[in-house]
Amino acid sequence: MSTSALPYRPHNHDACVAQALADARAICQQRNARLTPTRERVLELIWQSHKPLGAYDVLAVLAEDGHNAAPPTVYRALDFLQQYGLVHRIASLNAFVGCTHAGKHHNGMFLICRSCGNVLELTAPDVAKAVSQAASAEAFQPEDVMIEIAGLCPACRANAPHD
Amino acid sequence: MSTSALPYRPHNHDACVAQALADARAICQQRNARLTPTRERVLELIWQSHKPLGAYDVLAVLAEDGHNAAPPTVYRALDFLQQYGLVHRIASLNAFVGCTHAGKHHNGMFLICRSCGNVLELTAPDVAKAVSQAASAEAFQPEDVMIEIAGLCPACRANAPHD
DNA sequence: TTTGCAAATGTTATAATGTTGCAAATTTTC
DNA sequence: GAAAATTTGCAACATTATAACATTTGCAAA
Repeated sequence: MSTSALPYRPHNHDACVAQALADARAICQQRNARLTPTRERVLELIWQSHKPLGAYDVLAVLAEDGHNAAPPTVYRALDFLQQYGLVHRIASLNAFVGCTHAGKHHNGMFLICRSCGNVLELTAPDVAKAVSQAASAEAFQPEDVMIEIAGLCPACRANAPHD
Repeated sequence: MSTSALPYRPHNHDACVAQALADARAICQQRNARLTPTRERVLELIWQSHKPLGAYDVLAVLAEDGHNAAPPTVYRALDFLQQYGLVHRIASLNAFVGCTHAGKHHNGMFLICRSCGNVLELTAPDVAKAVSQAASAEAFQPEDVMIEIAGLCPACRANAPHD
């Protein structure tokens, strides 16, 4: 299996979500973190979407669930999930995606299609290395690396080659 | 002169702002863009700060100027300045910095000190190349590359080495 | 088993950031 | 100088995020 994620290749979405949840449970158990029902539900929603989901999108679905949640509930769940590397925040979209390399406490690189909205998370060692070297050259100590690339995914490029 | 910007090395700040404004005027003239008083003032404020400045920070200073501006005034000016490569938006901070490589329509890489708040803009060809290759490998067509690295700058590292 | 504490959640309000839409003024072009 | 296009003013509103404080829950020590 490749390190790359979902949008481009077809896959069994339910199974993929179930797998992500199972991984999350394992990770939390191992690290003595409580994946409470709300947190798990938020993670599930984010995975089900597969496109970046805003905090208020999550909130809206929780409301449909009958869960009478307020913004802090969602933001707290998201903070927790980020802390344990289960979701990533896409700063350029103010939105969240499920992490496809959960439990590694890494910084991914995101390919964001401006047409279909899908996001692909990559681990690119060459990029990480180049970034780290560039920072070192300035005596800067990196802690959190955000790389977000907006553009066109292969599918959308094929559909609209002349954009 | 190095390609790197301001925070780390001492410099004559007034001269540096004046230079940025002069460059901006030249770039706009050359491209038939109108660097109106409001736009120029916003650019000046952003340069004077040298730390990322939020739209509402700009708005507050304009208010002190006696300029009775509303948010759209500032956002429009910022859009214009971004469009002509005169400022960059730092997505992870919701804030703006003066571009130190104005007029190139490039995507910089930003080193953001979480302690002092200073931002250093770099042009790192190796990083750009690695990113571009990683995207190509996924058949993704990049259009806008955002690289923001939070961490500790050399000065703050020296002051608090054990964070 | 209860008591005590820390973690998690609920609740209300509010702050911070960003946009839409339309009218008025200004600048450019013809 | 009139028409067209760009820029600005302005009011309202939309979206995203946090503060502050009360309450509940899970878990462990007495």
